[in-house]
Amino acid sequence: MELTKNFEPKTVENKWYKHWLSQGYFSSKPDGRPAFTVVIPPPNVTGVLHMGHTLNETVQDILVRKARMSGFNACWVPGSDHASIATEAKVVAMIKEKGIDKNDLSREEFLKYAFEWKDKYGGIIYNQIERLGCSVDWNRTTFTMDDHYYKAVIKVFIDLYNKGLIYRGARMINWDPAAKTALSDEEVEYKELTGKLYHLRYKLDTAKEEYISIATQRPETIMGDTAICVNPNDERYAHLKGAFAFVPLINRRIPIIFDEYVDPAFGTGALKVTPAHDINDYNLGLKHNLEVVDTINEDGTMSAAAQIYIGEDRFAARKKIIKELEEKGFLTKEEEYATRMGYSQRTGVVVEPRISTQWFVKMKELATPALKAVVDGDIKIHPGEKFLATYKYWLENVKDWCISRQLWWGQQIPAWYDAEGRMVVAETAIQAASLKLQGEGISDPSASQLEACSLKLIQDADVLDTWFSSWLWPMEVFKGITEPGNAEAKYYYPGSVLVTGQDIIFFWVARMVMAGMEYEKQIPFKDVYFTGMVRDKQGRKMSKSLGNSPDLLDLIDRYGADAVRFGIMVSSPAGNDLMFDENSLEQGRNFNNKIWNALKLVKMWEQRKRGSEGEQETRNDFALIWFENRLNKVKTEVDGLMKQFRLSEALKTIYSLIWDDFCSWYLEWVKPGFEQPIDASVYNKTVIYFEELMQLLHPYMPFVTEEIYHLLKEQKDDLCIKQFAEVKAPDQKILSQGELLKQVISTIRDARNKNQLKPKDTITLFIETNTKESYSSIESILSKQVNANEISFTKEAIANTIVVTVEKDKFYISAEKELDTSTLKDDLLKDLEHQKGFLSSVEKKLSNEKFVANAKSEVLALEQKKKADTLARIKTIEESLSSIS
RNA sequence: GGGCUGUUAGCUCAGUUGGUUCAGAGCAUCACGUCGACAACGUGGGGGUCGCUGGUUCGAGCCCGGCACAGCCCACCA
Repeated sequence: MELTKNFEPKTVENKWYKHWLSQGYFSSKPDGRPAFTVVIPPPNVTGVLHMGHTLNETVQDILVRKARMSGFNACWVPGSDHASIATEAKVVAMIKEKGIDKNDLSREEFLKYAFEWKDKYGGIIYNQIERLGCSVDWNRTTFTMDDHYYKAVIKVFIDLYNKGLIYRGARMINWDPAAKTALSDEEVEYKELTGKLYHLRYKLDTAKEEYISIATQRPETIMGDTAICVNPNDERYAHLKGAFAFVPLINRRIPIIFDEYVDPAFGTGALKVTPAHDINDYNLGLKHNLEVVDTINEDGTMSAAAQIYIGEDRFAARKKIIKELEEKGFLTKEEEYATRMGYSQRTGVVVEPRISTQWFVKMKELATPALKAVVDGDIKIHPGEKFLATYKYWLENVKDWCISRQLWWGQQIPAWYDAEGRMVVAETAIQAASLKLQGEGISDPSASQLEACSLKLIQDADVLDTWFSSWLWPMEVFKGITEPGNAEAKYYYPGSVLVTGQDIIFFWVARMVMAGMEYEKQIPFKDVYFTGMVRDKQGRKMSKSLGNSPDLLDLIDRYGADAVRFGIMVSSPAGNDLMFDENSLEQGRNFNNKIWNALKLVKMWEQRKRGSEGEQETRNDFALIWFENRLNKVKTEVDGLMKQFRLSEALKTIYSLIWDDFCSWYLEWVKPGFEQPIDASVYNKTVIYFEELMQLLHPYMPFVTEEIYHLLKEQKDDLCIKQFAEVKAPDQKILSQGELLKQVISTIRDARNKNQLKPKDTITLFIETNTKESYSSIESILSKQVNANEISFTKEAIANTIVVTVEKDKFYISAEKELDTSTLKDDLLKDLEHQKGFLSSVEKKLSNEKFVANAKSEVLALEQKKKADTLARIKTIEESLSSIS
């Protein structure tokens, strides 16, 4: 069969993915093997995978494939998240384009659109996961709004409510005026910026024309002022006890109050108190029993209570109010001010602190076991300690979690209200009615009574925060909540490793631990691997708005999935941000081709096999033995690195093994001459090594490796599930001999290069050595690699040759060409100087009494050996120099 | 304001308990090369005072203190 010039990923990828699926390699059922469970961080159902996902999924696939090939029953559960706010926003925008206003739709009608939308676009991410080669168990695909999942969320809500861990109440929360819903604290992102501080003077209600000045960033909220607060120790305002002032523009009369909270040194030392629109003011208001005047509507416009600029947007109103205040002489000063503002994570608008009745989870009690699990080391966070402190701090200072959202897309809160506003929490209206009747003393109501009662109940309109469903993910994907203790949940839970972005450590990771500890009394996963943020070349975060996030499918089309996986992994040290550069994808593509070309070379030999399996020729023995040992050494290294989640380094190690050791050295060493035959034993070993290399690389680059595995020879199995064999310990002596051989070859090549010897020019090589026997096994390789037509051994210098030294041995290169020995001499002199410097540093150490007294014996012995070796080497170099001149 | 992390070659990063001259890898760069796998390549080379500064030690890229710069997280000072 004719092999193409370069590796062509497209057809290969599709072919193998289909094959793996048809063989059921990715689908997992509990059995006698240990489970290796990974649950995918479910991406937004209507989103697309960005580079951050690509990194995440690749890492997971590498771990899962490696486990699958190492005796584990690997189970990787895919799925998606309904992402309530994000998705609802998209659906609202979509129907708006059709000319439909969400407000004109019933809840049911809206949800119909939402599900249609989900069915239409929900497949995109699954397709991307597939194209990337992810070995997920598609039979287990879970969506956070699946029926069982929905039930699980409701069940947990009711349970926590009954345990007193969920409550409903009016609190100051973060309000998103664009989405018109409450947000949790975690959904607010703060940005530093330069704002303006306005100094306003309020007229005092005293006999004289007197004013008190305050400073504010938000003049549009003055209509909600219900007090002015000063520090009781501030002498400037001591005379104002019991005094009142008038709010500018609307002339509301408000009291001057006194509280230590106010910093006399800041601004004017007087603070306007607006309990409805600032968390601090709210707390002050509670303490001093102040009136709350809410001047902003849920959509961010001024309310009727504001009295002026009613219906205008808060920011437009601000401008106008500033102008009016200025015209009327209330604005006394304007200054620049460094501040930070909260933005909604989803809609990007400035968040409005707002008092509102919402549902909350009490976090303190849930946080304690979750904290312990990590502090005790039951859950290990990678990399290292970097995120441990963050995790700890958050849990130690955790605040209650606002879980209600004023949306329709999500799990509707199972609370039911009667006409009087009395509330019952239950899964269905009937159950709610039953509870309500029980409360009224009717313990055994008739069906019709229940029915009648239930019809009068109205369910809470709000849905739950998306993360209130996501935190059950590791359990409910195996129905661990809806069918507690079922066989699958027992087998697969807790998961092995969670791979996710560090940005959702609070949103998701910490809460999953809480839920796991609460409902399984067990951690949800043993290891957490945090990937870094993917940035562009300039170090900017990849985002849609910047348009700097490449399209994954486009990248796969252009470079191939393996190359994309390679590119993102090779530049991705654990936990560090990675600068995404297509350059590294190119490197991946080149790597594919390199392997492909090695395959072509080996296939060329297939027809030229000579002899039978048992027959051996001494010529290439060393290459075979050396590579086998080299392979064993790297396998051990890679295993160690992967256990520590140092995946990038493991990949680099494999890369170098294949490119350098296998292609550049080994294949050259065993390569037969032009149109010469190759020993069958050498050929067969080479194929085996190649297979093992492909196996080692397979978790990282599944497609190209599987393809080559099958092209190498007829196979009975697939690489995808081929189990790793036990690794043998490498022979250190063989390895060092290999290193020596490489060094000799490089040194001689360098000398050839410097003397302008063309590759075609043959040389005669004379070796002066005390260990002639060590060359017997590598002589033929050496002569081939340096293009020597003859190698002989000598006991003295050979005149008119190029001389180089490696360790204690000297090599005389004789060529037909006229030689220029000056550069060679320079090199030797440089080396000599270098060796002498080294010698003096070693001698200095050895003559230092304290070193001799304190250093460990092996260190001392090493230094002595160094000294002896260096002396010998200096002698060799000096002799070489004298033979030149 | 509190906390965390980083600073090593032009770029992106390794550097395991301090001990070979330990200063590394990949990419980029330069020279030479189209020889029957591979120019998406081969062979070879050049390139860094390990942010600065004190200290501990026989010995520091690595340990400790201080400083500078960068990034991230957290925090109710208008």
